[in-house]
Amino acid sequence: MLDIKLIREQTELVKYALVSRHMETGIIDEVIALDEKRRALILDVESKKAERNSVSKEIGRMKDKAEKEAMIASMRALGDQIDSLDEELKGIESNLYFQLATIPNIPNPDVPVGIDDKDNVVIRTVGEKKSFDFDPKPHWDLGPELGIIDFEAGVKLSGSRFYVLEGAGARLQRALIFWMLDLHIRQGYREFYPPWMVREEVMFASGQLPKFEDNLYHDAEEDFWWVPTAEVPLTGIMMGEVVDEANLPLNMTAYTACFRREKMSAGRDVRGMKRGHQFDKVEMYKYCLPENAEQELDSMVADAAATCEGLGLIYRVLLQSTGDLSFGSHKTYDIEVWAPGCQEWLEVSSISNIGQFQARRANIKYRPADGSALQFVNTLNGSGLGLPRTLIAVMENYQQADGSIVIPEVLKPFMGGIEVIRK
RNA sequence: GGAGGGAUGGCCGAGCGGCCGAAGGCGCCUGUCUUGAAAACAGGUAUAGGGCAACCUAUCGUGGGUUCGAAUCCCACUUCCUCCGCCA
Repeated sequence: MLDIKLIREQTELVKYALVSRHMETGIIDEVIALDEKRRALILDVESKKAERNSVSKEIGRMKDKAEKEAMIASMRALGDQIDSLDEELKGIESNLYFQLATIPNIPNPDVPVGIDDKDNVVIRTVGEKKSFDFDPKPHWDLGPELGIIDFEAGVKLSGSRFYVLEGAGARLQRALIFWMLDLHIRQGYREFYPPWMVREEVMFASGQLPKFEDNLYHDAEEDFWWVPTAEVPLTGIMMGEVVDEANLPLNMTAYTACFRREKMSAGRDVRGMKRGHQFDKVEMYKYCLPENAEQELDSMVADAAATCEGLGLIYRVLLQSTGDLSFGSHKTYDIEVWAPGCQEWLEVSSISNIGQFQARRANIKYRPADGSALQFVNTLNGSGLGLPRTLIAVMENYQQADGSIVIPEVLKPFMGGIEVIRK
């Protein structure tokens, strides 16, 4: 959520941000008009309240019965006016709030202006694509042949975009989760195990609602929302809190399943396990001072990159263009790993500096060490990494001519002696 | 699922429908004293919104209601605790 004062005082900047995201700017004018109306009403209703308060105090001290009755009557009338003004004000404020909640974050000036993900800029590519003396298979062939992925069973159980991992495949995914969490702990993150279902206000705080309801699963009976990413509970965990500056940055990591309806991506990536309705992810999250956010972003990118490197995967880092930048993001890097079987770069991590956008929605502040006024913290989040795609990359990169898969060195301690997955 | 009891500032904890943004204590900050510290003493110490400002408004778990006026009375909800039942 943007600061209404920013919109008021730097209108052109905010409008330009929307233009760079290919959005209409009319909402900005609407919001400003609402804000003006709101402030005029506040002026009016608050002066009436001040009068009522002071007269009410007098009434308490009055002796003369008749005079008292007259005062009470006139205050009753004033109270009615206040009620109707208050109601009008409330309507305007909730309208204003709702409009503000649908305005996306302002991109960092570094962010390249573009139409979509094709305009993302490759910052660097690390590693050489492995050469194979045979045709590397895609995971949707490899997995079933080895008996470690069962796509039919997924469909039988739950429909399309579901799959079952079994045997060494299930174990390999678990090994990845264990190893990644351990790595992030060594990188200075604190591990969390949050709920996977949250209240509506938590979804709102992280920016998933009200705009992206279509992509979320919701239990109507209990009014729970299933998390589409651990970013949601990790934002919610600090909702309404004030942190001492000395305790920043707060670095968190969490493993959760993620649930997404993928309505907006209908028909995309239907083959294999690139895009399921349920997938596992290890997430990294930071709360930090505004002045450190850029540097924390770089360090989180390095932490995610180290995850790829530890697994021996070829990866590239991209800077998202304004056309691809998510709703709440100020600046986002993607990390993609090369999958030789399906012959594509797979996005395994998206690392974003959200600025104060989420903190404002979630009301998360810090108390500056010098005792000055409370400020909103900045938040950052990044995958470290998304599991199915990392699993795909490992399978496809470590496959051998006979269809077996070698276990990457760092995962061996978690595989119970398995060094190669064979039929 | 049933019964009962709570929710007040950074923390603990008072609070009669008006003099309560809220006693008192702790903590923290500033000052006096001290070579320095501690102690003692004095003062200060919530958040947000509006206003150029003086200042005003709102907030005592959340949302409604009663009233000229609500931390205080009424209703609903959330949440915590205790007990009973059920259960992985």
